[in-house]
Amino acid sequence: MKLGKGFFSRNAKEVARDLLGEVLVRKIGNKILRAKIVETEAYFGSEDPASRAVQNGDLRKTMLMEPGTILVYGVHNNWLINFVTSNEGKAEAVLIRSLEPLNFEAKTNGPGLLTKALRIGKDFHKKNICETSNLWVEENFGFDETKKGSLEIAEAFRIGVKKDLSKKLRFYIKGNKFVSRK
DNA sequence: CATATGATGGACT
DNA sequence: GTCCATCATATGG
Repeated sequence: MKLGKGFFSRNAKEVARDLLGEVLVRKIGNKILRAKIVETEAYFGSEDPASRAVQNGDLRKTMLMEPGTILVYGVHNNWLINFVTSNEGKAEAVLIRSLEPLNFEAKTNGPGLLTKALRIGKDFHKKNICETSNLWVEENFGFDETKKGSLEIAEAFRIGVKKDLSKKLRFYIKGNKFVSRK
């Protein structure tokens, strides 16, 4: 079962944490690639100096769109995939940083690597994860806090950002070997 | 059009 | 840990 918009229409920090353990599914032709989300980061709007929503471009506009909107943005020759969260009009998003491949082999332990492995590019930009037929998040834990409790989740400061907030906005599954670490 | 910047990755010490 | 290739994006002229 796919995760719906209700899942994404919450605070980015909550969504980032709850996305851990869920399964990202990518359909390419007749192949289905499934990968577990093991590392995420939350980004906010004007109050977040690391977020690109502090600038007044297309990225900010996209972050203001409805929950579940896919935001693909390029940096240093890589595509990074985000899901817009919270309600329409509030600039929040969750960056997918790392995946654990479940039925295929590929390097997915980094935000730029996983988009290459899943062949995610700008063509997904501004589409909605709840409505696309070749990319979605499969419910594994969903809103079930009890099941979610079986996961060991670690919090940390975000990676690679120039000016981070003094909050821990990076979440990953403790001990998972596919987590990118530096 | 010109230029600055960076939410990276890989090679190397 | 350091260095750097490389390009999407924002902004200024």
